[in-house]
Amino acid sequence: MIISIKELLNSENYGNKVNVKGWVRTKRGSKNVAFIALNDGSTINNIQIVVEVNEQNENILAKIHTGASISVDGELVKSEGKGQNVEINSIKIEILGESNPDEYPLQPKKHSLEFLREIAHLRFRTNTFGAISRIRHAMIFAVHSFFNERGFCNVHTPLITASDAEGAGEMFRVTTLPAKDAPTNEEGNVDFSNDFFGRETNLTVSGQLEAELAAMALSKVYTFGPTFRAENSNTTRHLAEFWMIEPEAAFYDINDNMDLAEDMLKYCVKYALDNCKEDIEFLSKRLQEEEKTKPQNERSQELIEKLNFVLENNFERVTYTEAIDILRNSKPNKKKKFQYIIDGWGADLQSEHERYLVEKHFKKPVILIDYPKEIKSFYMKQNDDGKTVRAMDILFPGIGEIVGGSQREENYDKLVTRMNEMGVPTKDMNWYLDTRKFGTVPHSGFGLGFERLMLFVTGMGNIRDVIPFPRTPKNAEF
RNA sequence: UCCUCUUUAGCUCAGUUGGUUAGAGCACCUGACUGUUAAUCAGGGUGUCCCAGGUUCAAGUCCUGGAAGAGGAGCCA
Repeated sequence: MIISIKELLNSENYGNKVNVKGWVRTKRGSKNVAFIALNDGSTINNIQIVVEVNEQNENILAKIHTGASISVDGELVKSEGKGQNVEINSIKIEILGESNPDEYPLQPKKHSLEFLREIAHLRFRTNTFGAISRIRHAMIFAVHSFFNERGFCNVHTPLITASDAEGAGEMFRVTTLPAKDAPTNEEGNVDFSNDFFGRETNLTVSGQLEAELAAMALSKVYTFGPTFRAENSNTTRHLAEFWMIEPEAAFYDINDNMDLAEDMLKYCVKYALDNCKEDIEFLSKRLQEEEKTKPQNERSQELIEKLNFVLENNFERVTYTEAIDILRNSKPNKKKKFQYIIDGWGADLQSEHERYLVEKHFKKPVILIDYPKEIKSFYMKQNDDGKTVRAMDILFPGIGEIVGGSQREENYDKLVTRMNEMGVPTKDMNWYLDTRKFGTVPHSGFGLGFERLMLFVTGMGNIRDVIPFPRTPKNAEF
């Protein structure tokens, strides 16, 4: 039976004979005794292997370097040194895989995140990415657990789609047609009738529309899957391939929707604090060392404090119109410090405005509702004022928009009118419109970018560092 | 896509007004040390100065173009 290092470190069965396997982080030594810090990814902590140097193991020890994999039979003992409670006195040590120190790029020291991105196949082996990977797993689990506890049914929506009506962004085409000399029709356009699906298909930008179909029977559903956007976005908050959580619930109005989103975010944050303590503490320390280089006033809140703060405070719910008033009367607006000055109603809010509301004015997460209909999607429920729709965006400090959602327009005629106004082709969308034709009900939903949640929980600054193999413009390695 | 910055050893970076043979710390190798905690101490320099042109007696340094990376903006989750 293989015992993980996590279990061994929590064990007090001193004197037990154990076998431990893992990867060497560091080896230190003198003439007579060597110390190996061994990690197997089960925890951020290493177990110390103590090796008495003798003629039999001298050669083996010489081949053990950072990155090598070894198997150790030994005795679990109380540590004689400081820094750890438990360690293993090696009896027999076996090299599973050597690691040439001249070629292995990871050293027992800090590397820049940019460098580690270039060696994403090895960065799992660092403390930082080990911690992030374990937290990512915990967050995936927490999401499913949250919805399961509330009676939501997980639905797998398609990744390949022929619908392009979502309007959420540029799409990646899926085709088996040759890239060179693709067949064309009479108008000179690519003829997709001979393509695999007999029509033009793309990777999905959202599972929302299909989730709505399911919600019209199962009441409460959610999707949690990959999403693809071919936008040429080069920021710390965007990926071309990311994972999105999209609940959709029948009979939920915008307030139920906001409650759901806020509960969910808090549930996940609490789950992380309760279950990933050591990893979060490590990331917090790492972050604070990085912050030391910044001037005092630019330093951000300590990670655990920041997470607790979100748990303990209700998100501020503000209408778009109120937000515009606040911004119009704000100091940076009056002193023309904003790059985009707010002078009237109707403009979309820029990042600087969102940041002002969250970080300066309310100093906590903000939910903005009732946006002008012109700047939002066709499927959002229109308010009685004729100007606004029941949209909600949740804004988080340092991240911006983490959730975007709305109550959906359930009235067939209003929806069709709005689609026509916005140039959304209704003829390809009969399957969607049928939900409003047969037994339509008020319903709501939202989209949560999983990696943005990860950014918040880990405190990392770049979205490319919270997903194992980031896909961004000009980068699809590994 | 736009704006700004960056690119020098395996990694992090220094390199002055253009001027000998391009430097430091860490990693690595060798040696010392009976318990170390990213061990310590002594010795050893490993290079397509991102690429292609240009200016110049002379370019890591200046100019033009390109590539890659980062930060910000837009788009959004």
